[in-house]
Amino acid sequence: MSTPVQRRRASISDVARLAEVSVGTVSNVLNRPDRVSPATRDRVLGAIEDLAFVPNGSARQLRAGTITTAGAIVLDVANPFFTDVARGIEDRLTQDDFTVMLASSDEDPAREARYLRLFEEHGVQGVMVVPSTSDIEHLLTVRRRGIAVVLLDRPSPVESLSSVAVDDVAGGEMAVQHLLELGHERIAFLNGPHSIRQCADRWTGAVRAVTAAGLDPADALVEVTIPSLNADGGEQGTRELLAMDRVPTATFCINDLTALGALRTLRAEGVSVPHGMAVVGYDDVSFAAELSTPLTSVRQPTHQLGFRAADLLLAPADAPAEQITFQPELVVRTSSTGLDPA
Amino acid sequence: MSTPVQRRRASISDVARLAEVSVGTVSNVLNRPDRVSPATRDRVLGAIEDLAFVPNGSARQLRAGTITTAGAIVLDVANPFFTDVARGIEDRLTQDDFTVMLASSDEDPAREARYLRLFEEHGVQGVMVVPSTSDIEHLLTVRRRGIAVVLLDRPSPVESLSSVAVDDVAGGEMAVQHLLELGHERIAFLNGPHSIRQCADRWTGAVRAVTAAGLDPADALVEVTIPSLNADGGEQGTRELLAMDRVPTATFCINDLTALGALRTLRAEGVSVPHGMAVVGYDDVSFAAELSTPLTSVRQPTHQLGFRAADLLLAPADAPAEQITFQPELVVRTSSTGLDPA
DNA sequence: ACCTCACTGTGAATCGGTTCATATACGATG
DNA sequence: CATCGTATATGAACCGATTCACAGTGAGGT
Repeated sequence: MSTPVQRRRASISDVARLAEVSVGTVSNVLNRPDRVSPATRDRVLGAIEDLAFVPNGSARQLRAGTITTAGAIVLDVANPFFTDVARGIEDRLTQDDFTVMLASSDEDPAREARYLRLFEEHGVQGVMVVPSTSDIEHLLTVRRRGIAVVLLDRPSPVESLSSVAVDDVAGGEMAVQHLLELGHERIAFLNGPHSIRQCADRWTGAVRAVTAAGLDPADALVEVTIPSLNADGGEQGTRELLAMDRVPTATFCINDLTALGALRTLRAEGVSVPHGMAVVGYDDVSFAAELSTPLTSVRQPTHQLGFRAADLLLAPADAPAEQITFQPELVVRTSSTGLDPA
Repeated sequence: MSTPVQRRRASISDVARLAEVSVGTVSNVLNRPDRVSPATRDRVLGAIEDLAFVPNGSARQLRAGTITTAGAIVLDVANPFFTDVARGIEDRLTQDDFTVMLASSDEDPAREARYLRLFEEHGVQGVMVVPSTSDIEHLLTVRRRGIAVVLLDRPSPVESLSSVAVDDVAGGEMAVQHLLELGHERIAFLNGPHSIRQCADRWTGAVRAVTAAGLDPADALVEVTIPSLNADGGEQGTRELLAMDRVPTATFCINDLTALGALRTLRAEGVSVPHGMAVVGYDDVSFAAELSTPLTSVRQPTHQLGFRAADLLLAPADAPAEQITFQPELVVRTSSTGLDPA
């Protein structure tokens, strides 16, 4: 015998009928049990049990107007950086009995818009978004409709929007400065499109470091734009790099996944790291220290990032927007210095 | 000036009033534009624009009864194995214009139940679940209420439930058999609780391999139960292992994250891999090949797993349930053989 | 001039809950 | 014994969309 499937979900009035009470009473049992006499309550609970009744969230929400759910849109759920952030979000929201719907935009503005709309239609309390484009007008529109919006991993350009970010200019600067101090004079930057703010900012930081060292960015920095910010992107970028006339001696990667792809390719091509090519990543993901060549990387407070973002989302609607910026930290390992970190 | 926030979301009747038509007409513009004259349609669209109207999903869904959303509950979103699976799910659902809500249960049945209920209340079309306990009665209950349920990474014990899984007994067996062939006679297994099916099955496979080799499992296999299936769990388990009287010569880890923690700890304690301790992981995550000691691991078709699960979820409600099982594959690297995989 | 039919648009019923003004019963109080 | 307050239960209005039976309009056919 296969499991029988119910014809229709039981509704509150089915429960009321079975328990021989009014629908109002059933609703009271659900939401204010103390106002119902124990005898009636038990009868209603029995009926709920018998019918396997699950309240219809849409109906409840339609009447109540709001739900304890928030949405989060990140660029890529397969990137440990974003899942760590998501983890921070979840940890904070759980404290207030909120739940999170997680989605990834794949750096595609259309997908981002689609999820944003889905969340809005379902009446989420707020959304946390890592924007996939520099244009945030659509987010302001959502904000104006009364939905909390927190920019993730990207400072807000306007005061009215809350944001939680890490200083990416500083991060880019410290990474490149580190490579310059090691004597590199021609540094590649495997970067994503500048429409993604993090990419633009880290580039700015890189240029600043080079300029501060008295070098000409046009000569000392080689930007390679990769199609996707993951290991495959890193592989493609690295191949492009190795085919150049004047191959750089160091590579700064927009994130550790990209660096992973770079390391993989360099090894396949027989280029030693860091002597043939120094590599610096970004994010300091959990496995960065355990790679064949432990990876120098820029660490960001991922969990904090998500946690604080959720904090801001839960703030009262009339609280002023807040822009939080964390500072990154360079973690030096073998992939740049050649020294065993030990 | 801060961004003004609207008092109340515009509703379809606000639009109707402004456009001087009935609510039915507005609804038609939204859902069957061809039945409305161009002039009226434009007037309505103008009003929608002016009011920044976004239809209320709850109301729509309440009336329509169903939505194009599915839920997925995995053990841990921070584990690349599950995010790769999630990726497969998303890729399939996107084809049918479905969206996914992703949540992680943290191996906690209470959290799993909470998300399950949340999804159900919101009327998802179906859910894909990696169960955090061997008891799946609650999932059958959900199924009986007419919601599609697909077991993820775990074969269904009953015919009426669809499932997509990998043969974990075979996976456990091939991993341990590999270690036995290398001459190890005392093998540790850093495992999670047997209430998680994958853990129980891989254990069964391990025992089978040992028995087939003519050894006594009670002596040749040392099971260490770790508190969480991640790097921290691997670290704790490894420390426990190293403190034993007869320290095993090889360790089989329940997943690559755990193996990562094991490798980290072994290095910190000065134990060489594989000569002091051979290590085999499970999942073959993206970075397994790039670790300081490239990790021997059992590969699973992650993306396929998610993709097919989503496939089954989208199957017509009256289609028979289906149980799909994939075969795992051992990927041998340095962490067990000591040989450079080249 | 009359009948059909396609095309548009209307407005009320409906989905399943929550909420609140109102009704009833009953013990306590003066 | 009349009055009051408390505890409990009721049922109708409402949230915002979809849907459908029905009505009005005008072109085309006879």
